[in-house]
Amino acid sequence: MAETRGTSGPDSARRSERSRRAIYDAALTLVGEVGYGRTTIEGIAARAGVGKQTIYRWWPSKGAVLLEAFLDLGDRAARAAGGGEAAYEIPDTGDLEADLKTVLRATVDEMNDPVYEAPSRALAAEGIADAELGAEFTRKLLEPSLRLYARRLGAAREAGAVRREIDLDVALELLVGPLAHRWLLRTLPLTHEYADAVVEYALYGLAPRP
Amino acid sequence: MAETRGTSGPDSARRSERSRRAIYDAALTLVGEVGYGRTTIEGIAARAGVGKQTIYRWWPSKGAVLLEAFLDLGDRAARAAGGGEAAYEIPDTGDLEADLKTVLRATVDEMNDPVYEAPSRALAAEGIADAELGAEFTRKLLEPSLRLYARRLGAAREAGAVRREIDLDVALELLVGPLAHRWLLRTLPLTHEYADAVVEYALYGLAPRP
Amino acid sequence: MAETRGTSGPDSARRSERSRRAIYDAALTLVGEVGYGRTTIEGIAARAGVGKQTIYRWWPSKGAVLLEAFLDLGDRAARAAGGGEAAYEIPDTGDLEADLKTVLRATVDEMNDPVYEAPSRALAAEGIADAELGAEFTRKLLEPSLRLYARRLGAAREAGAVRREIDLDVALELLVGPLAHRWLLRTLPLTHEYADAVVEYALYGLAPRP
Amino acid sequence: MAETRGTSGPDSARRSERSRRAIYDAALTLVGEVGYGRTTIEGIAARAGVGKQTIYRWWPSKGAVLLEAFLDLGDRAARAAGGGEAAYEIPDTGDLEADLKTVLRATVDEMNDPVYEAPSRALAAEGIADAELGAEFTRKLLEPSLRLYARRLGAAREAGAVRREIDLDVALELLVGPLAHRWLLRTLPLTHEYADAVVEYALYGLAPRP
DNA sequence: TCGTAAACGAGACGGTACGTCGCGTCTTTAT
DNA sequence: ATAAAGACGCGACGTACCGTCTCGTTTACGA
Repeated sequence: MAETRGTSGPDSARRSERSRRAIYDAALTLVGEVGYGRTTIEGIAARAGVGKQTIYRWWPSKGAVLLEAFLDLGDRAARAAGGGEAAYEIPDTGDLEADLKTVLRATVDEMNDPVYEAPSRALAAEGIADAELGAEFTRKLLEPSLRLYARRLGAAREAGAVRREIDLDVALELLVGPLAHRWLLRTLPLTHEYADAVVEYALYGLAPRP
Repeated sequence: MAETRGTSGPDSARRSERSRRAIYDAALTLVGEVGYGRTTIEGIAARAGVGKQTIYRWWPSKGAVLLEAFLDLGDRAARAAGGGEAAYEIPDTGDLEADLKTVLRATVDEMNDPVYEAPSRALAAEGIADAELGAEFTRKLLEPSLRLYARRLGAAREAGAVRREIDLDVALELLVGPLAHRWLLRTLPLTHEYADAVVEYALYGLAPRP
Repeated sequence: MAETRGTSGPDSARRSERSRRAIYDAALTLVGEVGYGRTTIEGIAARAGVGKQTIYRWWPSKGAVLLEAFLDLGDRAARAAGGGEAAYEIPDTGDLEADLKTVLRATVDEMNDPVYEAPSRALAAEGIADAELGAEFTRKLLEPSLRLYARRLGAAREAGAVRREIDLDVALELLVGPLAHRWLLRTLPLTHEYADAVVEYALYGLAPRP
Repeated sequence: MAETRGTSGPDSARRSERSRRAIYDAALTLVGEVGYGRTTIEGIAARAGVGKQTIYRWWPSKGAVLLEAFLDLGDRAARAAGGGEAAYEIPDTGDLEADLKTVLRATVDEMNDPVYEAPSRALAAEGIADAELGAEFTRKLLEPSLRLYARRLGAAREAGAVRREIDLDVALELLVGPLAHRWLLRTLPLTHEYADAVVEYALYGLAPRP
């Protein structure tokens, strides 16, 4: 009992799992093949062998479908990799600079991976224009990652590698902001060297003054 | 030298200046009124009192129209303000930190100005998704501004306020990257305090080691 | 037997009868109001309160729409008039000349009726230029009428009022050809007297030689 | 003096003959190649190497261009054939039936000639729909031919081969109406046998009663 | 012989309609 | 009740031509 009755939304208990999967697959495939702009809901439905209404019943927009498909993709990848639970965590070897370089280099690789590039650029673009979707994008995809940085930097602050008065939210953006800038705006190539330089410059700015 | 001969495009010498202006105005107005997504080429044409073909003849896409309209807006503003020439320059009072705070605070204000927000977010989003347009966006709008930072930082490096080995392209992204990040992804409010903090943290990272 | 299977055209079982009717009405009204040339598919759709695609889904051209609308008009008129079935038949009073004069005079009246004139001229013109449409026009509108003449002339031949060796297809065109000629090419006024003269001259040519 | 001054139309004395010819040629060629419906004024102008305005200056419509082009074609053909003047005349060997069969068989051949078919069908269709153009079509192309029939039939009436009271305008339509009918409406093949039958049936109807 | 006014080629322009695509809704039929 | 299928009203797309309107450039005439 005790469902949110009265809202008269569709009954998610009776939802077809096979359709959901087919829609995720079709959406990601199409975005990869023809790009986000030329991906259509009709196209996704046709490719998934699904009625249009089945998409409209469960998602409010094309962007929302893709966002969920993308999240699902990440989940599956994590489940496959992590075996189970802990999924992602920034390593803590005690050497903050080395740890951040490792992570940011991995981030650079992911950003340059053509498989992820098309859908994530599309989602970012859509999120920039559409505040609603952008909030969901940020909440579900971005913030979990950013919190990992905050945690690692917090640990470093405890350990004395970062000044006490540093605002961690600003600090982490000092690290990821430059990378995002280069990726989104394609100003210059996004390389490991760039990631290293960002870490070095930024960390020195955050370190305790002698 | 040679004109782009043989491409046999339309004859820009015979182009109607009045139509161009009307299209810029209509485009900006509509984006302001109904947003970029609901702005259509048909709508721009109608509002401008212009045939659709006159738009398609001179621009390849809605985004391109808006980009030019936006550039033109900037030009006109600059011409009105600067009286003539020098236009934009980052001040150099000798105090790098103060100068950068001034500029980044102004940038924050501009990013928060609802008049500029709609079209520039739309352009950024479009440029992220469409590499072609993105390149033009970067080249015409972004790079000129970024070069000003590079120049100011170069002067600071000469003056000994920045380490010799610092890569200026990385340094400037350490400053603007975090701002762009917050603006584009709406993670947290974009305030003067944030700009100040970014400048402080970053500059300390760039300063000569004692 | 077999339906046209595999062609995967639209499913006519799900066709909206109300749209069909509205389109017929709009088409006929518009042709009456502004003429065939200035009647557009867009106009028909707007007037009928229907999407353009609903027209393009079911008809290949403006002419085809009007032809069906016209046929439907005839059907409805026939159904209203005839009460049911027998509809049109050339009378057979035994006096061939009188019977033909009656029918041809009625035809003249119809041709001169401004209500029918606009659409039927338009259809004739379209059919002359477009062989495909012309065939349909002929098959659905013209031939049924012409067969009535053939039947009546056949009866007359049995009765000895027409020579045995006369080719009925030629004979009937001797009657209707001149009327059509005058109507289509507007050489001279199309009157009852003209119809009578045609019948007299032609019948004398077909009658048994003394 | 005494020009039609004040009408301020273009000065036909300064008209470019080479353009006129090029336009005729282009028009006829295009109608032959793509049909009348897909022939456009822009297309004619481009093909003729002529500005659009040069067409609009001298003709009111596409149909008018084609009509003149067609008349000119006839004129040139006649001039080439007739050597000079008399051009067309229905022969008068004293045998009306034979003479008419000769002429109508030639007419049948012309109607079946694919070179003439496209433009003349187009003109006929246009003339049927557009009364203005139709009148010009009839006056310039049709009536001259029909008058030849009237003359020949008049001679026959003088010679006693046609009844005195016969109306020649009706009589000639008894001959050409059936042919036009078959040609325009494509009811049945248009053959020499058909022409012969029409002549026989019709003439018997016109002949003096024994 | 030369100026000058026209006709001319070229094609940009404001429009209208085209035929197509995709949207989001709705209806029908079959699980 | 959900789902596949797809017709529907609608709005915008990008294109094709329309007929009008400049633009220089011939070109033929009349001074």
